[in-house]
Amino acid sequence: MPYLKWRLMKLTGNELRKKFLQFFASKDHLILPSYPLIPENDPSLLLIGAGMAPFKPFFTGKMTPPHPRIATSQRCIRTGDIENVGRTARHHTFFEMLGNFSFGDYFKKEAISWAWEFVTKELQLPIEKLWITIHTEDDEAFDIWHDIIGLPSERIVRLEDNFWEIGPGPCGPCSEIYVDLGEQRGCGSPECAVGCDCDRFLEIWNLVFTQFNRDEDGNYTPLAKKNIDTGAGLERIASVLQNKPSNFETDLLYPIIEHASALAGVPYGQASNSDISLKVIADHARSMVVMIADGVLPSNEGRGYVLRRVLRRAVRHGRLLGIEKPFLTDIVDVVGILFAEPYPYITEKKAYIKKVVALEEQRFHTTLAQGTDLLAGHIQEMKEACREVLDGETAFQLYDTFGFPWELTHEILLEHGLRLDKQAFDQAMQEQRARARAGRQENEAKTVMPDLSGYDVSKLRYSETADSAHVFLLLRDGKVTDEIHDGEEVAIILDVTSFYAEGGGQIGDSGLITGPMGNMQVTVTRKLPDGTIYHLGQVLEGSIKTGECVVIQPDIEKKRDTARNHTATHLLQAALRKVLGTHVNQAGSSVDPDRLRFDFSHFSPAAEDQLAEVEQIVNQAIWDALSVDAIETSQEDAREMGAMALFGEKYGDKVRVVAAGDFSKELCGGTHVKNTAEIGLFTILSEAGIGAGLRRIEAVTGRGAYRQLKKMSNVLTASAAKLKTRNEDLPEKIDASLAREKQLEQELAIANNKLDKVIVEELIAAQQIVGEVSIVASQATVADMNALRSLADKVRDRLQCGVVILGAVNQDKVNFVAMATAEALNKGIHAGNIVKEMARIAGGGGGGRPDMAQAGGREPQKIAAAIQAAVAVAIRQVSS
RNA sequence: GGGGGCGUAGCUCAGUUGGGAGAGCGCUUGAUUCGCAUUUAAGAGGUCAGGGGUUCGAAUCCCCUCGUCUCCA
Repeated sequence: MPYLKWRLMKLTGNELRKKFLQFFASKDHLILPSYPLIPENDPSLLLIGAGMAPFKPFFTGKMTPPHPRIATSQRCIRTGDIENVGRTARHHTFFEMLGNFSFGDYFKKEAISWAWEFVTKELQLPIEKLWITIHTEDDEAFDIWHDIIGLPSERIVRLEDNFWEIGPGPCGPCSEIYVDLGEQRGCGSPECAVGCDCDRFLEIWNLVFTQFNRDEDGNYTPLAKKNIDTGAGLERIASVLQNKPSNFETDLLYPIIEHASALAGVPYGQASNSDISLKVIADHARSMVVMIADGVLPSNEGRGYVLRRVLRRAVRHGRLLGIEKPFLTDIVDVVGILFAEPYPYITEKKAYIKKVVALEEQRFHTTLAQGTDLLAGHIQEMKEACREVLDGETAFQLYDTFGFPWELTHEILLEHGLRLDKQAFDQAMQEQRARARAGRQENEAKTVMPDLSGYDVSKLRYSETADSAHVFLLLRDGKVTDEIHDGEEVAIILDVTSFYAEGGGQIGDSGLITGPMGNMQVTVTRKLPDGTIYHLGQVLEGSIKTGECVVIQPDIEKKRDTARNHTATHLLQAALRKVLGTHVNQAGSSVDPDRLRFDFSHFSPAAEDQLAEVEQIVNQAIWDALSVDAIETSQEDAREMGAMALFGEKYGDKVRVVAAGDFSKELCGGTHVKNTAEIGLFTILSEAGIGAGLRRIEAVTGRGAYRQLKKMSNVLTASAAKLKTRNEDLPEKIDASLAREKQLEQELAIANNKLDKVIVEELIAAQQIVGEVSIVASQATVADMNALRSLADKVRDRLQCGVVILGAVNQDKVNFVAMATAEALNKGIHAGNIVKEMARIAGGGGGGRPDMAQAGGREPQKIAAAIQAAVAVAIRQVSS
């Protein structure tokens, strides 16, 4: 039954997305694919959370956009309101944001007109149901809505909140379009109006007019180039068009609910609690699938933790619905079908996604089982102690340390008629948050990046073959200067440079820049988000001035070693995929002159023979002397060639494909050798796990590999020399040596045993009897504490009722042991007190049980006195 | 980035102001049996994650590193 009594044009989510992009394409917008969720070049962001996020450098002017008008449907993750998901009609952790953007091009008039045209003409939403909000002081926007669009002023609401800013930077007022979904969706309050928190007025479109720059002191200055940033939630608009009470009933999500509902045997619409769970599963399923497809793996930190939390919440809500066994992998299939059109790469990666999901779901079940056991223990204790409330600290420990959801703790307690101290639990949680925040503030060290706004950097370039250049800009302490002098730490920007900048996991070049009046040592080469390369280092001699012609000399040996390692990294990835499987995906890499490091997704340690095979394949590719070529081409052609890209699609009209023969093809901007033969040799140093489903391989090439092998062969030769054998006979020699060692040990044990028997006889013979207790006390000559103890053991076993007290000098120290038979204990003997007295005399300490105690001291010369005193103590014990 | 837990035999784990490294399963050998399962006896298997410190003495206490689980950001 339709929810609204309007005539609507029915559009599927996919049709809506397409219609939006087509509409803005007709308004001269460049249509770009959604960026991957993992932000490139923006470490301040965990995940893309808004349509404009990938365009930040365009908005700030740090980078020039490929076209002044762009439109996208951007996939986004937000978990700030995760608790609301499923409880409202519109909260999601995953959603798609439709957006049209202007970078210093069109402004309010066009943005408003086109939004209105799209909503009313293309989507044919009824005008009488639409409401507009603007910022209180934005008369310009009011005039456009009122005079040009022709809306009556009572439908244009001024709101103080309609201002968009996040700290210092570009900001400005915004204007929103709301749909009135009717009173039945409202809160019923007489004050209910646009801006109310309830579900009656649904915001479907937000236009941000970035027209100011906010500085550190809070001053607002108008921007020379004004921007437009639009955010229109795909799911929300779909819910209106499809006449559904919430986003969850749209075709973008409902199939997942249907599936989960069938799986659990719980119909949708039956009860609000089970509906919430079904909605949570639907939402979280989309999040986890897209995150994994974009290269996120479950982990205990960062974006991996976001994924883990979402996935585990889905499992938990499955359990609430009564699904006890793993079910998420099946859900992946459903999500895959839903996303087949907009995100075909998800279909390609489906097997991989399912594997990741299955492993994590399994892991969570283990965590739950562990927590259940622990809680059962606590409940047992509580019942025995007749307590009814589980203290918050324990509940928090279950949650914090063992990852057991507190809601489950609560439920299980209820089943036993017990309660949870939720207040104390929340308090502990607050403290944990405060600790984390406090720890965070300490390291907000910002890296100083040169600010080049106002300079035309479009002609600066990188050229591998450049050997001289002109100084474009000099910076000292982040400030532009004309001249730099010896000893100063500076940044230098050249019109052309052959220094490769740090990026794509490859370390930047270092080297020398020499001018007519001085020179500088470049230690680090980096680049700005717009690609401008800058060199950091110290002036060694004289001075360098802006505009001077300088000779540029990167360290060539270092450059070549780095190139060897980088090309080898590509070969390694190709080899790993051959040996371990195509689920191997790059998860990060680091290349410098000394070694290469490659992180990749894989679910178990690579076996030794697999590593050997990988090493062999890489070396074969080196011996095959494959030519390495870099080809600039389009995104589509690169895909067709089968080039490996990091995650999902990337924007860019031109990409660089680095190919080593037919063996490896990868998108890469780094430096490489011309022919794989230059790499010389490749050796894996180590393979290790660096997190759930993530492995790391470290390897060396060329000179590094030679050094490594030489080092190992030296170790081998030295070892063989020590054992007086040849290298190749070393294993047999060691086996023989170990066998002989074992045999000697056994023989020694037998001999000692025999010797002990004699000593035991002598000691027994010398026993003195006090009352009915035999006292055996003597100095002994033994190798160590263990031998002394074992000797005492044998003496005690020969006594019916007695105590044995032994002392032995061991290097510069003295050891004591005292043992008593069970009968002797009854007569008052206490070994612990005996050794304490001995230790006191010998300058040490000791203790133990009444039947066995040991002690030691630093004064071996007092051994005789100590034993004498011990006997005295034993006699007193027997007599008292 | 900040907290907490864990790391002991091939596996699952126990180990008490710091005082003798253990259990179950698995493994090897013998006995039982026509043979197997079973039962039973014996045995092998440990740098107590690694390093440093305190102590006469550290699996145990303290510090650092690594691995792993978990919460917060």
